[in-house]
Amino acid sequence: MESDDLKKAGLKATLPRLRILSILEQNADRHLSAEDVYKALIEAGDDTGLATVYRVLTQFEGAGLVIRHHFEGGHAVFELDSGEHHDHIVCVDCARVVEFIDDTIEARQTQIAREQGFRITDHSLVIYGHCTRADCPHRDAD
Amino acid sequence: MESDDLKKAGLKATLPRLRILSILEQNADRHLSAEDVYKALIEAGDDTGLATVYRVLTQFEGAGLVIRHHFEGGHAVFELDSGEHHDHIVCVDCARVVEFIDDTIEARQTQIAREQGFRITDHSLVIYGHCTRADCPHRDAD
DNA sequence: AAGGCTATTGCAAATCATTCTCATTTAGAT
DNA sequence: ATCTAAATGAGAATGATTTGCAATAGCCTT
Repeated sequence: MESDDLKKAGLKATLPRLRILSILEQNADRHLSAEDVYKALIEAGDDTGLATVYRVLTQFEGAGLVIRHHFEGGHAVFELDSGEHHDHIVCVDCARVVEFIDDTIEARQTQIAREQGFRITDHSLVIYGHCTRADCPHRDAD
Repeated sequence: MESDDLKKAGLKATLPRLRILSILEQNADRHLSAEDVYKALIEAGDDTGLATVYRVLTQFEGAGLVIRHHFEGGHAVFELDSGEHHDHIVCVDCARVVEFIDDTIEARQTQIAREQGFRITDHSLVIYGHCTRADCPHRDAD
């Protein structure tokens, strides 16, 4: 039971929150939109409202449980915050996401920010490309 | 008169397009949202519709004149396409933008994408931080 | 275990950013 | 000056997200 995780984050362990957390855990290998989470809830037989999904995801973000990303496409996606910072490679065809960390890049960023007179608070690096998985519905053309 | 720029890009040199292009040029040091451009037009005394601003910006993007970015915040921002690729440092207080290119980072990205089996098509690196300009309305706390 | 107080939820209406429809206007060719 | 297709303006439509409010469910106290 992960209700302790919620308590620790300062949130009441309500049913919708537990279920949404569970869905995020089951899909740790991808990024879900609020709509995705909502559909997963419906499929699982829960009649949680879409508004609640948005509210809970926003609370989770505030509590540091999830991270919200604004990739291309007009809607935000969420992932559990594993605690370790990482960057992303997103397949433009199947939306699959690969996470990576590169110390060289991290170091250069810090350096560049300093050179430009910025006190860095955050950064976001997303590489877009075509993945090579057999089940990826990519068109062979570019 | 920059109507030639538009013609070259395959677009009719209409008044709204010329004016929007002009606004983008005057604000080359920042990224403007469609709303920002619209407000600038209104202030300049032009009664161009917001829908036209969106249409024109999208056309400019298609013609390679501007680049659309999806930074945090739920709305797209635009900048003139200088031709050379670059990454960004954005001040979270005043929204001023500094552009930079770092060959080390570029090279690592290409390498990482290859290692992960991706054919890279694009990438986006944004560093967020507090700038140190005197006219930046930052709160001293973090 | 029961009661109550407050945070949370569900639903619908509201908002925001962006796109679309369509009647009217305009750039550019004749 | 005229014509025609493309472009524009205003507002309706759309999709994502937020908010208002009454009903409900955690959690604390008894």
